[in-house]
Amino acid sequence: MADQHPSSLRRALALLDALASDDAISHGGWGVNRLAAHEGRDQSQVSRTLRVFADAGFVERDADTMAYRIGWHVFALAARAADQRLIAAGAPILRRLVEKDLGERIHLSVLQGSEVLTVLTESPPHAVQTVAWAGRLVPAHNTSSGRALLIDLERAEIQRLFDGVAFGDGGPNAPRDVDELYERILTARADGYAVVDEEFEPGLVAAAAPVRDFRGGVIAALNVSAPKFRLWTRLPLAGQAIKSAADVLSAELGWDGVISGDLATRTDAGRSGVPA
Amino acid sequence: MADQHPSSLRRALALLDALASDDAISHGGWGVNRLAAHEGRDQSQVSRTLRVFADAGFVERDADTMAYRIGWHVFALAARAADQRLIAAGAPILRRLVEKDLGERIHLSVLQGSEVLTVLTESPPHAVQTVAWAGRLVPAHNTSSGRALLIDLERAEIQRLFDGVAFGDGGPNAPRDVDELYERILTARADGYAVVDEEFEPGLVAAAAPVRDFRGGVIAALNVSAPKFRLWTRLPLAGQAIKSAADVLSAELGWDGVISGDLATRTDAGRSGVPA
DNA sequence: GCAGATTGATGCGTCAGATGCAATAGCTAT
DNA sequence: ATAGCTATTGCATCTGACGCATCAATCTGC
Repeated sequence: MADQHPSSLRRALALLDALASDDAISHGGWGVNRLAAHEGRDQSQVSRTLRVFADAGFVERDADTMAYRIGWHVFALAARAADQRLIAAGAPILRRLVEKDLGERIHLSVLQGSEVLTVLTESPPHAVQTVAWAGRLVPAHNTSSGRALLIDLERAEIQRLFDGVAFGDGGPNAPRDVDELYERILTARADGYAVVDEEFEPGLVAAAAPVRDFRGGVIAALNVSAPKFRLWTRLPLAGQAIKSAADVLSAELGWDGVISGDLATRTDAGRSGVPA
Repeated sequence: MADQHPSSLRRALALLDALASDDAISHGGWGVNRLAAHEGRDQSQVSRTLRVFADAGFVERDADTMAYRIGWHVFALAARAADQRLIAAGAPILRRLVEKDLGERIHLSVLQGSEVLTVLTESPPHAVQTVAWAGRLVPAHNTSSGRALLIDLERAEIQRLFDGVAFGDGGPNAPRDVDELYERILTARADGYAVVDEEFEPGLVAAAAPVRDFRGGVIAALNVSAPKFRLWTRLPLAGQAIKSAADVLSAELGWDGVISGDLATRTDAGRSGVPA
């Protein structure tokens, strides 16, 4: 029962999302008309809303094409959005992993609802075309990162988190329901790292381990993913490497190695305000 | 200037700014009341507005303290738009450098493996033979751009990156091995900009400085290169000019000047165990 | 234990302001 | 010149943002 008023604010924020879509970015930004069409709104209102955004620096306008794009203010906020320590401490660890240990693409991600947001990526030098994963959302149920981020949750919490989420798509081995997902989470919990084998995409395997902060809660996940033919045989080894790297990162964030029990249990809070 | 509508959207955005203030961040976020007081608004409306922001992921709420802080969604927007903005914000800066400051050819480049890819070029009007550098790859070890792009890396990382790369070709002063390269990177790190003197090509000198995004990592390099007879004497000055221009560009990408996320007060709240 | 203070959420009447239509104006192509 | 595209703006309508008041839930101090 979350859905409340459309709320003009909500509609305005949707414009920002639209400007950050692949399509908009690859076109060098979108004009008022295109945005209005995309959002199903009237040009006039989009024009006025964007002017407010522009005055505030949240969007900027290309002088030539009149196209709007994300502005400096969003970047300034972003610098203060994330736990900057996570980013700062994570970057060198990613590099070390890709260079010394694994030679495959490494990601650092956080949980966003029932999805996983990639925050930092590091690719091997010889990587061909680097798909920009940073800022992308992928499902949590069929990715190793997601599995690692959910590693502390109990069945009921998983159930609640994935309530209304379709498990359909993904690779051939993706979990079909919450039960299967929870079973695999238990496996990950036992191993200390999560592994997926063609769950997200055919031919793709990956391993991930949770990163904890000083309170012991999981705040991020470190993961490696690569084509099955290249990584499959050494995937357990890669899992161990990812796990130790994640532990190092956790230690840098002040984790003392003890999961303080009661933590990581609250969910909710974001949706319906107050549990009735 | 046109009208100055208060505009509920404007007021809402001000809340985000308030949450991004040093004070709010050092307190691990702000509660509804505090925010309302800070903005001079009614608690009720702040509460409602923040719920919309929270539903959209633009802010997150600490489950324990009920404090709001900027959410990962903002980070995602910035991450997806970063490349676009690098080009958009970079172009005028290149132009300004050529026209007002240096009068020599300016490049903006990114790292691609152990090579440097030029993505943007601006030449002075009097440039005779304009080689189309955009899209070209040059080695990273004997160019100022490369040096700037590698400025954060440690020796071991350099070693690994250049494993199997021949250092042979280039100008007379090119580094012969990783040790020499790292030595010069250290110099660049101390100065804040990199300088090469006939390393890439005989008779060619250049200076470059790193460009960082909102995550603090180096994502590009700004550089100037010219014949030695024309630039050599003012190369340190050019280096400084390049460095300040690069810092301006970094600022437009949200860089707040902190490399090692050592924010004044430890962000106490960290992340909540599980965002809803 | 209770009372007072402080927190955030919500019901409701009011009116600011977001909305949609239509008109305007600038631009490019034909 | 027209046609087709663009974005902005005037204006009447009515949504939804607003502030006040209330209420629940923690925290305080005693």
